[in-house]
Amino acid sequence: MASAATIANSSTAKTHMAEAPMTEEDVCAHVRDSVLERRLAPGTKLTEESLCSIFGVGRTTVRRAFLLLKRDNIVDLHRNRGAVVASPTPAEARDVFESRRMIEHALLQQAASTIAPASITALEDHLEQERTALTAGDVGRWIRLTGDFHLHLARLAGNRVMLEFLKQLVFQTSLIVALYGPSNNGSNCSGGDHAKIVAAMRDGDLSSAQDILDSHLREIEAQLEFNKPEKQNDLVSAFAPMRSA
Amino acid sequence: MASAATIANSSTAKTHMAEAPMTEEDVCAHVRDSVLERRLAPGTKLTEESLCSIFGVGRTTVRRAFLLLKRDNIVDLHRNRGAVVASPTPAEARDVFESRRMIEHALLQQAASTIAPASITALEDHLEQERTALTAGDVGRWIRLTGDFHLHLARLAGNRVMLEFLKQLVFQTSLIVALYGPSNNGSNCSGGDHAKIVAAMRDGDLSSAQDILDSHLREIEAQLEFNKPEKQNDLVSAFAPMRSA
DNA sequence: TGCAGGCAAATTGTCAACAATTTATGGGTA
DNA sequence: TACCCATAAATTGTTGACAATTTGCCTGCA
Repeated sequence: MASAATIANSSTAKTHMAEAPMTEEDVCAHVRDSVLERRLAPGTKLTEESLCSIFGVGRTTVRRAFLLLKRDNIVDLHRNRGAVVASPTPAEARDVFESRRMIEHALLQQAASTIAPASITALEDHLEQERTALTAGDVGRWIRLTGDFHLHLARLAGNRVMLEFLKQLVFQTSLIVALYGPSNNGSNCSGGDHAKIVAAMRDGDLSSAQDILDSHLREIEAQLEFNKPEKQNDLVSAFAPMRSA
Repeated sequence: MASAATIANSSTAKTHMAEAPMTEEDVCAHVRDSVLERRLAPGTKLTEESLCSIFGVGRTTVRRAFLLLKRDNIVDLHRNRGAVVASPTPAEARDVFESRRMIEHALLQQAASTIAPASITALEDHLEQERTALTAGDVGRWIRLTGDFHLHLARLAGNRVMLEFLKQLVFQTSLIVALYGPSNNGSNCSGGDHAKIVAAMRDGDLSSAQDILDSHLREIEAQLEFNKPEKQNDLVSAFAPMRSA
């Protein structure tokens, strides 16, 4: 145990740098990112000691992070039993996808009313990045980008509150797909749908964009199989390839 | 200081009862309720010592509660400066109301698809409770009920995730109205609108219900005045008339 | 072998003392 | 009076030790 491979400040080995200590938000961000890129599987036990040594922070910080992650349904906390990466139930999965359809439908409408040509260009750039990551075989990055696409759409609506809500749902979706997603392939957010949505938005065809987004989400949900075994991950390797917040 | 008037277990003075200690969720619930009923004004400083003695818990618990309340935008935390009841900016207020329109619009549609006669009856019961509280002059209870009405509607949609989101927005709304609401009267959620919504739902007229709900929220938002002084509350009295969670 | 009981190790929960920072107070001077 | 600076008080942040609980392991017995 206690592999002192701290991720924090891994580059500034022992210089005179200020060594800004990680906060609970930083730990949360790392865990969230690991969940998003499927390096942390649902059901994985997260001990305080592990995260302390991995991130080089005290128990207090890890403890606070757990509290916040629980609030976001990313971990489950059981008294005297510690933290476990959450395993959404099929019922919760249904609610998450239904919520995403409602929220993204509404956000698309809002975005369409004030969209600028530059925003369309930015979306097309994002599509290009998705393709690049996919052809390069960087699965983790590709998974992250497909999630970010939906957040990009949401940002166009200019509503911070809704954006935060959708963020939570994207993380939940990652857990759900990790649990119940099709194991044969890794493609659940097919790039084609994303491109079609951007095209519809560029043409000013809101209802088409909404329809495509809706069926896009329904399709992913339909591919879920609610009878699969769980996995377990190694913590250190799961957190290792992390970029700074 | 340190008025040892603990709210927790106020009835079981010193009996042999188990004296279940309050958890951070309990403290959160109390603060949220106080915000909801306008006994805690935005800008009020919440010191750890105060809440410790009021609720009879240790600093650890209060600290955890602060963290969760910050996550919900109910308090602001500044390092070394403690917790303050949040004061949403006009921009945030705009986002909150826009979010409520989006979310409640979608939830109403969802609810309409599977609504049962019994649910309508329950809604009408709620309307009656609102009227009773209003005529009885129990303003705190009435304010809470007007908020609960919207949550009742949301519950009909059967989506826990969206219900939680709306809960957060209702609390935010309470802060916003406390800050910028019309000071001349106390009526911002006029009972008439609520009754009209229920009537439309009973008649199976979804779009009417949606329209009324939409304009209902727009009306409240339009009444906001974004140039008012803040208030400050006494903590003990603010938390005193609390019912158990 | 299979299982119940109990001991030991590991993990989590709690608390109090101490450190760091901010806020309040009280002269002293222009 | 108004302002500034130094000191004191109050509040928040952190750490470590200790308590409570769970978990794994090992023995003993049927």
